[in-house]
Amino acid sequence: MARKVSDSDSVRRQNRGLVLGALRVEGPLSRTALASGTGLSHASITAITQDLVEQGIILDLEPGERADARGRGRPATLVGFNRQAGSAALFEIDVNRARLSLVDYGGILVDRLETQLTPKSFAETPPTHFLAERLQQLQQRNPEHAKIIQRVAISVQGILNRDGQILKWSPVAHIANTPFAAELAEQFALPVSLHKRGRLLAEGARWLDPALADASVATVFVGSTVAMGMTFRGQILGRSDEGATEFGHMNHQPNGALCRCGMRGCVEAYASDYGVLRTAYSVPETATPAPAVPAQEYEGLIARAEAGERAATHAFNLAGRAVGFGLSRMMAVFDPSHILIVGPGARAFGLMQSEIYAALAGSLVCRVNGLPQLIAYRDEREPVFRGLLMKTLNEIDQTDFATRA
Amino acid sequence: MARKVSDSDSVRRQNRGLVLGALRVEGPLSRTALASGTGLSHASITAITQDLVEQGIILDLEPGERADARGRGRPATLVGFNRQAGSAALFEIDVNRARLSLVDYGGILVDRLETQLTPKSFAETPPTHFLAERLQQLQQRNPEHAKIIQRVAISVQGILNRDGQILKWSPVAHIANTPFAAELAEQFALPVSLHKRGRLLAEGARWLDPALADASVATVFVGSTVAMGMTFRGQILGRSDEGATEFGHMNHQPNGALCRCGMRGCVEAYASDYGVLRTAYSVPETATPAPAVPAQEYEGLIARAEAGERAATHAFNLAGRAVGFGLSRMMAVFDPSHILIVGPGARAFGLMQSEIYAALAGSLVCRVNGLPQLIAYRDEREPVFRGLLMKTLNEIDQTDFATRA
DNA sequence: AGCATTATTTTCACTGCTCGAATAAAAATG
DNA sequence: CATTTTTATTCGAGCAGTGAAAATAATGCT
Repeated sequence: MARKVSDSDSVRRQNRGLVLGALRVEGPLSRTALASGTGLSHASITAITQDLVEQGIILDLEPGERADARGRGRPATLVGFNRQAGSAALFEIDVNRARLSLVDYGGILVDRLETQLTPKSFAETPPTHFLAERLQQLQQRNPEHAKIIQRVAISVQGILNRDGQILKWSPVAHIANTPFAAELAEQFALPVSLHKRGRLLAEGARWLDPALADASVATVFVGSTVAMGMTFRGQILGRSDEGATEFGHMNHQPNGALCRCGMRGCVEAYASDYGVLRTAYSVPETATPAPAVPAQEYEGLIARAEAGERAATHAFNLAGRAVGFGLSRMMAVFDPSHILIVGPGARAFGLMQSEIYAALAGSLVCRVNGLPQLIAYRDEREPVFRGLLMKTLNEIDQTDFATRA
Repeated sequence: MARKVSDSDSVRRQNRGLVLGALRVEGPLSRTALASGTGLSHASITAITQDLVEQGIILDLEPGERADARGRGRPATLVGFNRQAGSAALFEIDVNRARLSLVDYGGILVDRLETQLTPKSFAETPPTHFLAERLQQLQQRNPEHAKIIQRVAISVQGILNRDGQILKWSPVAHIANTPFAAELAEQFALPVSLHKRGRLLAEGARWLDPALADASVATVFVGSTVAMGMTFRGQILGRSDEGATEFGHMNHQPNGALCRCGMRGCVEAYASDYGVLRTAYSVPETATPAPAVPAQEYEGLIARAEAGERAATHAFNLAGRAVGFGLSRMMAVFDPSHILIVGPGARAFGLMQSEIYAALAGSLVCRVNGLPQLIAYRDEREPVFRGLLMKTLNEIDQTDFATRA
């Protein structure tokens, strides 16, 4: 029930947040547009933007910088983010690569560092070291930005502990149970936050497709893992960590196929790339999963299935069945209006779709509410980055800059 | 994204809500206690309570009415709800009975009407008629309260449509797809809201056990149906309808036992009273479920299982397995710190528990985060009523009375 | 009985916020 | 060059909340 007292300070914070939020969503706007967009009066917009400009958070765009669709009347002066107001360091840690991006407050990519990872990477270099080293390198290459970094945000895969600061389990080797977030935070004296990849996907999808901005969406990643994030009427569920799920490790078949996580019968064990491959090649379900599947091998299998080869189509059928029942079960708890399938598996959507629909059709929620809209969407990298970016900038907006002092 | 502009009005609303909320949770309080409880200054509390007293929403308790733990200093004057400030009509509609309660703004039960239901009840009398008739009767018996009824709230089972105004499916016969909420609202010119029983259970549990007030809790009802409601760190998920789930109709076994809902393999088909009975008597899984199971028959089966009879223990094992896998799957999407088992099935918890724990142990989330705390709790009637009561009064507090004008 | 002590409330002066209306500013139009 | 149109700022009013001081109402001590 932790509702807080409201006073004139919180009023200003709220309304400043509204203004920054509008700019974040719409891009540069005139003060009039801000007034109608936020619902605030012109007088308030004047006061608030004046404050924000004085504090160097936003600035008036020069007439040259705006697309001139002029007509009668005094021309509008657009305000936009001051790109030098701050910046953020964004890590994306995957099973086989790590990426660090430096972005400015306007959301523009300033610099980027990319590293291949192997299962031994974090055994040889402890995660904290690894990340600190790269962050330092980036800071040295961009000394002027280094001073204004306000946040470090890290996209990870796996299960976080309750306070969201430690990975308790992860498919990335040797990274779980190390307090790298806290250590980085101390070393650089910056707030460091961890975000589940699945959740960022959901956030990113929202930003990439405006039609999804206010809908309840489940975004399912199918590839080397299976993961899911959810948004609820445009809001990411829960404040911090919720909205991320362990969909990939939801049980599909009691005592079923062996999963990378060590459990049996997870959705992932059937629907991820290694699961599909294992089925296609009639490797026993209990065989240890391949550590990594080359992209072309997975692509090849898709091609064979599309050509009608039995073993391959069967493997994708099983995968679709696992995803379908997983979704059907998820929908007993939370039913979104849209389901997005992203990642390499989205290519194979055609091969899985009949089994997915069949499983969904067998659930009461779907029979009553109708099937949700299923959309396959390529390329999951950009949504993750974009989700991480927008989530972090929005956090800066609302936490650091909406507060006046 | 529908964040609203904040102004001095919303500040007052928020803080009035805080005051009313504190009184709702703690009971009558002194102004000093209100100040420390809400975090508002004494000056503001004085202003706000003065307003509320003038509007007849709260009143000063006479010195006699308070437990005197006196010491030095000016004695505190407690303020409490003015019971005449409003009232609410609460319907609980179950498969075999309907109950209508009239409560005053202080949460005190004023009058109650109870009716047995049969599968034909709503075929003979349309739901709107049925409810309107009883509400009228109650109004006639309590003319002075009738004038101040502010809300009608109805506890139902089944699936609601998106705007939460119509049951799209329900185990209660002939009630689905009738717009009784809207019709009642029009006929009595009052707001009428529908609430899923499972969700009210979760809300009620929160009020009944203060330890659960701020925890994330899943409340599972096991009895003639299987249902679940959730709270998230004390907040019911989502604003309106979410937080209620179709847990009972989550698929457990593809193409499995026939459920009352017409689907196959739902958790309910194994774990509800009829499911257990069907298994115990070796009736084929595909046999049509019994329409109702007498309480003593279910109790008898529990006794036989506790005595060690094979068929009976086997039936409860299957039930536990269905509940366990259901929970394990739910936890991939949402993982609560506590799980409450309530309803008649809570009696049989001992018989199901080993299978439940076994299923949970096989899930990644539980292996990593540890098993959630499972608590069996008798008597589900009071939590539902209490949940409906508190939910509705809280709604009146925050919607009708927090707004000043 | 009378006065100091203590705890609870109220009063008051002050600051900050939003708002509507009026005013100023900057361009196009005829 | 005056008029029209659109954008932005200024100003006074109204309402919140706050801290400090004052008022209130009981107990305890001499």
